Amino acid sequence: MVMTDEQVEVLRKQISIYATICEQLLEMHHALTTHQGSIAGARSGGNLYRDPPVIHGDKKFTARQRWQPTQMQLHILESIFGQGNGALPGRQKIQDITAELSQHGQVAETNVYNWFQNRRARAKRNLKRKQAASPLNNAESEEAQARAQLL
Amino acid sequence: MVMTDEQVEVLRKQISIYATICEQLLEMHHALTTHQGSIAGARSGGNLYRDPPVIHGDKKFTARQRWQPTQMQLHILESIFGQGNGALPGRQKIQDITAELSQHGQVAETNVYNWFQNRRARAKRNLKRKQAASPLNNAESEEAQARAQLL
DNA sequence: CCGTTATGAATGAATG
DNA sequence: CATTCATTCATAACGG
Repeated sequence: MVMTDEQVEVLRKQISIYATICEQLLEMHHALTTHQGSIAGARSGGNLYRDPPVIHGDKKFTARQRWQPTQMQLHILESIFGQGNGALPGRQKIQDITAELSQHGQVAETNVYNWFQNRRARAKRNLKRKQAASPLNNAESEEAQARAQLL
Repeated sequence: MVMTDEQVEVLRKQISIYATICEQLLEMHHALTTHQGSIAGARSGGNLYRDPPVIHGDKKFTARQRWQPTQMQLHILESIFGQGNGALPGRQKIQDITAELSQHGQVAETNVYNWFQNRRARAKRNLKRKQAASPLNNAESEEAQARAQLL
């Protein structure tokens, strides 16, 4: 059997659409079954937390805000990160840092937590990036692949 | 470009998985008409572009290595989690659940086990998700606060 | 405007 | 269980 790239692409798109349709059906279903708090119509058909799939008739709900560290906060964060030499702050430490950052703008512990997580991960990845594109292919996966899932 | 039989097989699987999901949706509908099954409020934190078709132009057709629960599976898991009131299922229970989930896509016991572990841990830690006790900055837009119950 | 980049957030899996 | 890591998604910022 032979397929051209275009054909494969079409298939791929069809599958994507299929996925979208299924999800929307699911959400519609939820909306119908969770009939109870129907007053909350403000939610207007489902979950707002992510992009309305393909059929976005209204972009009003796409607006999602997210924490934006101020310069000052960032400075403090970087400073702490540097001092700790990229160390992982514990629960208590997180609270302290959050408290300090609060003096320079709104911030939640979650934000701080996430920030350190990402900061760390990216510092590491950047380092790897400098190691050039190692030819490791997918051979590095050892037995972790043993239970690899197809989907 | 030529697709190997293996590649075609993967594609076929994907399609069949979505077909299954649709079937399940139908079943759910049917079940709901006789069962006043209370499906726990889904959280749908999942990502939209679920497993963007496993297609990879090359021979490097390695599917993703990380399990990605389908909407249906997630739905079931959340439901069970809710019913058990957050309790961790035992070995036997895990197997049962895995079996059920298998009808909606590939899944291993390990996945289920991990899922419950994580779900529980994160429900507990729950770094202020419930309520925007501390609404993030911006005093201007109120409706933008719609992101309240994202989990 | 539109594509790219940087990064907050979510989450499966691994480790102690 | 508690923590940590790794990967991925979504999007604010930015350059053209």
